[in-house]
Amino acid sequence: MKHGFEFLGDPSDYSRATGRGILYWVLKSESINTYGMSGSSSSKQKQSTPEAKKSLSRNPDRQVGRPAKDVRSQNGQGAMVQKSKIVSSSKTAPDNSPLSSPKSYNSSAKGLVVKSSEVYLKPSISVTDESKMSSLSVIEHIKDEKPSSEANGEPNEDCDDDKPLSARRPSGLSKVNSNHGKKGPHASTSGQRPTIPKPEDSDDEIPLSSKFQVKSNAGLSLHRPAGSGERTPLLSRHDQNGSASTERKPSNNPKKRPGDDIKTADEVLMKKPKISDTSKHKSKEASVKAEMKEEDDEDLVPISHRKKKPTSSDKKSLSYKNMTKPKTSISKKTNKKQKMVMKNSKYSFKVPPGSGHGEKWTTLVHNGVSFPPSYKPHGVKMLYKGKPVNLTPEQEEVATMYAVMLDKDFLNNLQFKENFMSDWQKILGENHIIQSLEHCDFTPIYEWHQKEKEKKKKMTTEIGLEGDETLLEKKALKEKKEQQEEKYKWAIVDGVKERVGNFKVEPPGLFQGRGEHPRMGKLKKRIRPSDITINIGKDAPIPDCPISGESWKEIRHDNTVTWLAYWNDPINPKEFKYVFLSASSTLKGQSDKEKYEKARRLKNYIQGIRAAYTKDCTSKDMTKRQIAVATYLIDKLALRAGNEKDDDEAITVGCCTLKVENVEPLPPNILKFDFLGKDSIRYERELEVEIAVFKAIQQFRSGKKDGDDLFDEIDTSKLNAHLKSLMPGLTAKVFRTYNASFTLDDMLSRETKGVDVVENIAVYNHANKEVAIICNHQKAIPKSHDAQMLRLDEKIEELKGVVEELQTDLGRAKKGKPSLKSGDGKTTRNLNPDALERKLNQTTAKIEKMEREKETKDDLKTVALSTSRINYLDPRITVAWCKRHEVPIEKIFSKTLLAKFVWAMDVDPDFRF
DNA sequence: GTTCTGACTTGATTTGAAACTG
DNA sequence: CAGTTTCAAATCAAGTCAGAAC
Repeated sequence: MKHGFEFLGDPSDYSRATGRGILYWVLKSESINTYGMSGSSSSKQKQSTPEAKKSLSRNPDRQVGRPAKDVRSQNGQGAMVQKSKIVSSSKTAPDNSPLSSPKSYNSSAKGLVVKSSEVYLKPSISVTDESKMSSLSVIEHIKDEKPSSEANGEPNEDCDDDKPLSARRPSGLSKVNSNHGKKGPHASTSGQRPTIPKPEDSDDEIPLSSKFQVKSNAGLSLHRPAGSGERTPLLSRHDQNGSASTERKPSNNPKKRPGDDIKTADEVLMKKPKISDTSKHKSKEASVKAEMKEEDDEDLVPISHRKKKPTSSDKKSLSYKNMTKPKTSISKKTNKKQKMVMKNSKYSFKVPPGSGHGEKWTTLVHNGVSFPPSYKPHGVKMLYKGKPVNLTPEQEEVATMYAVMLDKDFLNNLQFKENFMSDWQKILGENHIIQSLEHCDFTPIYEWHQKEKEKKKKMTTEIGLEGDETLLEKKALKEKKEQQEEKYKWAIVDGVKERVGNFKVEPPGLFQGRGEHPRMGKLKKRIRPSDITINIGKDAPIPDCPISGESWKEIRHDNTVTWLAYWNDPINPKEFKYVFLSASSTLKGQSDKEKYEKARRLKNYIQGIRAAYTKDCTSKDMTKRQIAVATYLIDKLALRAGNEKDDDEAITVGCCTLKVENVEPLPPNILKFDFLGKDSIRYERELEVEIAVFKAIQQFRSGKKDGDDLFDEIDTSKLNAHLKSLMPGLTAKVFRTYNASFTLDDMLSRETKGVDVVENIAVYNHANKEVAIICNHQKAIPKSHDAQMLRLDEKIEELKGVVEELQTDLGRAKKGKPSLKSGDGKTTRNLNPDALERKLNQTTAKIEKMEREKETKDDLKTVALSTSRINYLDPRITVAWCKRHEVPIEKIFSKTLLAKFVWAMDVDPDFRF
């Protein structure tokens, strides 16, 4: 039996043709084993509600939870292929650490084996191009063995497990995808599409990604829900003015931390400041007091240094141990070779943030938060029943929030209007003239707002034209604002100056929410100092309250958490809004690194885990069976865990909260998924799964209604508790990180052939795209997408015309005749044949380049690469690959990402995930 | 065992400015 | 070089998950 996927449809073709893309791939797996499933499901249902929930899933149209966005289409692609392999034999030793032996890694991956029944993988990759999809079927069965390596933690590369999910994906994955299209109604589609030939081989080997992959263009299409095409715009988050500036003056200007400034890639790459040893880390600046003064800024240890992760021992010492005052020396770079360090060091895992225990810092100094400017009444009167109405500044402020959104269509949403009116009336008072939104005419305010916008725009453009004075004034204004904010941008953590992430308090506005949120339209009231709790070092000066006459709600000195301040969410008082350090901070960097290390550790266990859940899919114990199937879906489809949600949130689901109506079994072994996931992003795919899984799903559905929970016996805490029994620290989300990073590493290693940087970058982006598809990271189609495509077409046509002309001229030139069109002024005049030929080649190459560009653009119109790059792909994979192939790292990482990933810059070029 | 709280990560969209183009 | 286009950064919503409280 082999497994393969079959592509049911070519998304790309389809999508191009229709505009929406959908794909269907199916995996075919031949060998699936069937287990018998037993039983029926029982069910307990969770409380869910029936109806409401139901709806979501069902209609595609509805999908949309989002208000309006469009649908994204795409998606799809998905082909997943993979294969699974099984390894039989394999189990093999785990051994090697990836670091050390990359090679082995590769090789191993491919190998497969077969266990008798199980299967194999095959190495062959056939993926051809990108598109290839892979198919996989997979089953990997895993050996029964237990993970051997676990203990060590070293990854074993050999196993299939190593393979990226995609690759592995057993059977599962085949995907199909669909969607593409835009949102709505159209989009969907379920139908099948013609089959596409699958690539020859399926790639079984391919990583998950491959599974999902889309074909070239085909990507998946994702749709967005919303039926309509439009998305609703978010509400305005704030007023325009709003940006925050504080009125205060800046007090100190700290210098930036080294890290913050971004270095050039070269610098980053090259200089490795090696971490030296741990000690270095420790060294923090002594200056504890940290004055925020500038002084040191730089001094503060270079970021890079800091970031490095201490070895385990270091960490310990560091963190938990010395809480004493930091002393720091600034060691400038120590140079040791970091490499060495990295290599040798095992990663230690420190207490993960959030874990509750563990101190996160010893000294913490910061200046609090920056508040948005107070509201400045404009005096423009709205109309009520055609007559101007006088409003107090408070009332006018809220009216303006609404008026500004007049051009957004979610003002057509009943829920939004009801919520808005209800909150506004509280401010208007009971006997106010305004009693109904229907009679309100906000147009005057809207128009005033538009004019203000214009004015602002003009001003900025006029700057250049105006005299120096104006220019200076504006610049000065901008600088002043920046200066005012400057003090809030930095914190000194254990003597090191670190950037603060969101130091601005969120301005008041109307809550929009994503999808069909029950609270949309509610007023997000202005946050005042008395709402805010500050967390700061015991010895640090308490920040002045920026608003005179007011004071902070509370001051805490809790070093077991990383937040600098928080306030209760005005929309849902049970929740909080936190101010944290920025992603480039040492604290966040460490935690990020730990996240990836945990995912890497999963490599050593994955084989055993897969074997276990494969086996448990036929368990007689319903709970066990549900956990097994859920784990399968999380592993193979990269689904999120799926926590329970409150009634006052948009209805979305994850794995554990899938409803019966969200998963439709299509015999013999295809599962059609259709649900709204996080952010009300629709997940719509058809995937071939192992027979045992298919049967289990059928059982879980039996006797239930559409809105009932598919997995009625489990929830995320039970699932995670089980996962933890398989590997320390393992939770559902680790699978996403693992599969994403594994896929990237695998695809890069297999597909990088180019010599030239441009080609290599294309390979990287392709791998990145596959990951995005696996994770279902979508984006709205850019408004100007069609126009962009059109423009490209025009340019291509124009160039084609040029080519024809050149060919004609060339023919004539060879015969010694003059060019035909010289009169036209275009191009070529009478050039000699060689020159013409050269020009012809150049133009042809240009056309090809534009066509590729167009294809890529269309292909990525609904796929968001950034999310995975920021959150799921181990930056060390990217950095190491860049080093190996001489691709400048800044071609892949933006300035901010370079800062965020400083800790990964000195990775050894041989690093493998 | 379940629910609640709290803290932190993940995510799409919006904003704003740099880069590009005619 | 002005208008546009593109891309990164900012924004803030929405998840995950641990641990405390029932």
